[in-house]
Amino acid sequence: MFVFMEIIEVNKVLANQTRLNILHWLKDPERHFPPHKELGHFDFGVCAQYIQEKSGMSQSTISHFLLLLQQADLVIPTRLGKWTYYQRNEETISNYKQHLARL
Amino acid sequence: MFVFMEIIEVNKVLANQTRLNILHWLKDPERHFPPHKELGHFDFGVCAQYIQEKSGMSQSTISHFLLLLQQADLVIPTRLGKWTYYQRNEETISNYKQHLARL
DNA sequence: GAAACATATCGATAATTCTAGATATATCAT
DNA sequence: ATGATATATCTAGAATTATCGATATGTTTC
Repeated sequence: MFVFMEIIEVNKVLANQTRLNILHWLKDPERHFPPHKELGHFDFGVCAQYIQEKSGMSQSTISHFLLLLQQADLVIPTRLGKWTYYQRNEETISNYKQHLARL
Repeated sequence: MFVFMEIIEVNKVLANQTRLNILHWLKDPERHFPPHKELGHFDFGVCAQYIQEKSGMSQSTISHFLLLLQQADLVIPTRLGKWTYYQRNEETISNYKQHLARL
């Protein structure tokens, strides 16, 4: 029954269109974002700015959304210089799916 | 991307502890509820009263929750006399899981 | 048809979530 | 140090959700 609490927490986070989109976009950065000028790769995911621009929402909102995703352990942030890159946490996502599968 | 809207709709409904519990309880009525005195079976699911009593929440709240579950197509209501029985809609639930699996 | 019962709907308040603008912080370049 | 840039945090109002009590509706029984 503890597992349920995790499901609820994730469901709350993923009950929002933009946050669900973000998680989806991060699955295939090459497809959804321009290349990182400095890094040249997406090994740490995508920088917050690109996510914000693609979403069309305000910077503060996206920063907040990324925090929510992070608190639910759905994404892993990596700070490099002034940029913060976000990548999916496949382990949590996979656990979530497995738990839901038993519903 | 339309599929996402369905996921969001279901996630909203299942971001609530009680509603998630209800769906879980309905998976195995024998385990979670006393037998129906009149019917003697759970072929149509479980009557709203039993669900309400088990949940510990008010009658109006549970009636409302059951409506939300119904609107998301997660349960199927059957009215028999003064009772309304609710059973899981396994098709929708299965679809939901499959869609999420692609996330 | 009146009483009893199960469920549904209405109305209202409290709590939470959504979202943005303003501001703060951290980092880089000059 | 200063200015520019990326991100984070604070504050706040609007919108939505959670939940209940009261009332209405539908059904059965007498």
